[in-house]
Amino acid sequence: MNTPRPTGEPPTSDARRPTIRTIAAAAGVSTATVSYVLNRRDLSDSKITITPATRERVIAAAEQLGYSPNQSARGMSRGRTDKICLMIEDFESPWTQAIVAATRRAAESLDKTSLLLLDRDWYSFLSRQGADAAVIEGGILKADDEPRLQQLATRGVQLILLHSAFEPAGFDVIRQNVRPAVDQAMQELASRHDRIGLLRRRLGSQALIEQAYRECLGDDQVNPALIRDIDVSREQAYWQSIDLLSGSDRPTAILTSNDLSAISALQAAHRLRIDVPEELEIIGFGNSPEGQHTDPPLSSVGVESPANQIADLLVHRLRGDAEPSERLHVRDFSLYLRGTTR
Amino acid sequence: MNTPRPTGEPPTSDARRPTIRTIAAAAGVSTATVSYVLNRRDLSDSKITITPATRERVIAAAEQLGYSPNQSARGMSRGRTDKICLMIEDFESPWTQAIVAATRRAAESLDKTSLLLLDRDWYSFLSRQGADAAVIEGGILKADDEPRLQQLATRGVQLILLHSAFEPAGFDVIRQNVRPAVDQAMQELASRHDRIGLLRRRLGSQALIEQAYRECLGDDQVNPALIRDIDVSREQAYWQSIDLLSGSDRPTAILTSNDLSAISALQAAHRLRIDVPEELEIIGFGNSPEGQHTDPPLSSVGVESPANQIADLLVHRLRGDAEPSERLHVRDFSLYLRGTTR
DNA sequence: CTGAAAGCGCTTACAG
DNA sequence: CTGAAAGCGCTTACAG
Repeated sequence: MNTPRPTGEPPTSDARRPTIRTIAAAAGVSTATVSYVLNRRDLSDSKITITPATRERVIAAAEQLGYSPNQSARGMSRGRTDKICLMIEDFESPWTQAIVAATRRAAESLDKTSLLLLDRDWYSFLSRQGADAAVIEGGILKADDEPRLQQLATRGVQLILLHSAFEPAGFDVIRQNVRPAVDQAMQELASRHDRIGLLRRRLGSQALIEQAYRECLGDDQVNPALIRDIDVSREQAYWQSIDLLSGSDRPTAILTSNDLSAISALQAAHRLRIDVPEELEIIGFGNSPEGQHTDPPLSSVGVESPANQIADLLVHRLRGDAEPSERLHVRDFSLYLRGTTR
Repeated sequence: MNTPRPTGEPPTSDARRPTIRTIAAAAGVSTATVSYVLNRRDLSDSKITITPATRERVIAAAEQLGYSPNQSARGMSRGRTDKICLMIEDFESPWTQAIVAATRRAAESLDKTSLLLLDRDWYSFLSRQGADAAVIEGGILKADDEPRLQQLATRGVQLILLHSAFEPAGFDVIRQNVRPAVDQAMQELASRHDRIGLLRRRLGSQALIEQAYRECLGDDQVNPALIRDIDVSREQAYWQSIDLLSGSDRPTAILTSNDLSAISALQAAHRLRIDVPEELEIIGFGNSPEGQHTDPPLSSVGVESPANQIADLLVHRLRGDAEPSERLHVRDFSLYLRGTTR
């Protein structure tokens, strides 16, 4: 027996949602026939033949009763959830926007639904609710998560990680080769400037910026007064920039951990009437679309279109293509010099 | 029979994910006992008693095998999905960020998972995949969606709509009473200015801004040269503002359809060395957090904390409280005068 | 104190 | 050409 719900529960006392059985009864056929018709299996599988009249009746009944299949039940018998899930750390970054768009595109072309997990417990979600595939941003993973990832992979979840350290193990890893381009950016600035500011964030790959900064200058040459910590918010970065640029011994160049803060720095410079790039050069990180439309356009370290690769990979993996047999995908970052550098 | 998957499918050939039966076998008990222990039913329901030793054995087995319950199966027998879903139109708006945060908070306190739907087919998702509750932003609804909403509501999905027109019908509607405050903003500007610019967006409640603008001025007084269309992107709004503010007959005040574009307008003014508020007053819409940290802080029409109400309502509805028996929730917008007005 | 069994709503191999 | 039946992995009333 089932129907009795635990007391105090939300009234899932549905106005009896129609099931495949309701449809079968209404159309005067078996549930198998309904399933075949609704999944078009009679059209694709020559072993199954349904008369057009029966088809019609089933379709009409389904329509009339407002039937839609219960995906939980479907998933259970097919072993597939038709969900693609995205797990990211920072909702605001343009990087993220691109990944969201790519995931959605891929899902649509595969006729699956795409979701963004809001809470942070990606493992619990994937192992309980399930998904056909998941794209996971490195920031939310910890070093000891690898067994969990492997487990999900062996259980059939197609996993794409954006991560700098994990090795592929049944899942794909997209690794960004960031350092050479950041080093190049830093050398570019160091060749012309003594006082180089740093807007620093210590999250994920953004931490590499600080490393490059320190290594290029040499640890003893690093002036803490030129370093500011930033977080997700634009305002915070703006005020940090105002602060950094207000002193008489202000930096004449700034390297930042992301484009968002670079844009804030640019706005701060405008506000303080500091000419960019003549009195201040700025290099961001991420090569985001928004940075290409600032005034002047932002110089930045990044890649051209970060997300297409993800979309393509998703589609291949979910179609079961053998194609990219390699599971590790390294992408080299480049330095894009635009208007905020000379 | 089940196991055979359709050919060409992703290898859901899981490394045999452990089921409740695996655990039962390992612990030498029945599946019922496993279910009771794992759901703590033996602790809450006095009719069910399990010996501590049995408990231990079950828990140990579950842990050791890395068991996690299949939510599809769970949902099917319990008639609950433990998912709260958010469906929004515009990812970038600060409004949205607040709603996301509120939904996540509510879900956490209810021990449910919270998701954001990326594709736009909310109805298909809710009727197929199911959810215990959904928050739907008005922008994605069409006028003829009402029967769908009712249907979902009668099937037990707790629905919270942010919408200006729908009447509650088994679901909650949060309605924003926007016009009085926008009218007030417009009168404020009109009392001091002849040339008032409009950054216009025609989406959802943002369209009300233009209505207020036109009605206050009178249709014959509207100068199309002072109106610019904006979209989601900050850059676009920035360039539109530069354009609007560059002529010699530029406006001396601007009303905008959202805070994002107001901030862009402010940046454009900085760039063009136009003093705000002395040479240009700006009023935004949304009263977003970011606007309160600009330089000077943005005057805006909106509400204090848009999202708490949503979170509270979600919690009440999902706990089955009778409490807010009223299904229509009207919130009055206010005009917040800050630094971008005199 | 514990287990066998029915049921949630689907899919599909197989037998008519 | 169509249907009865098993199975997906859970939950739970009920009988021991």
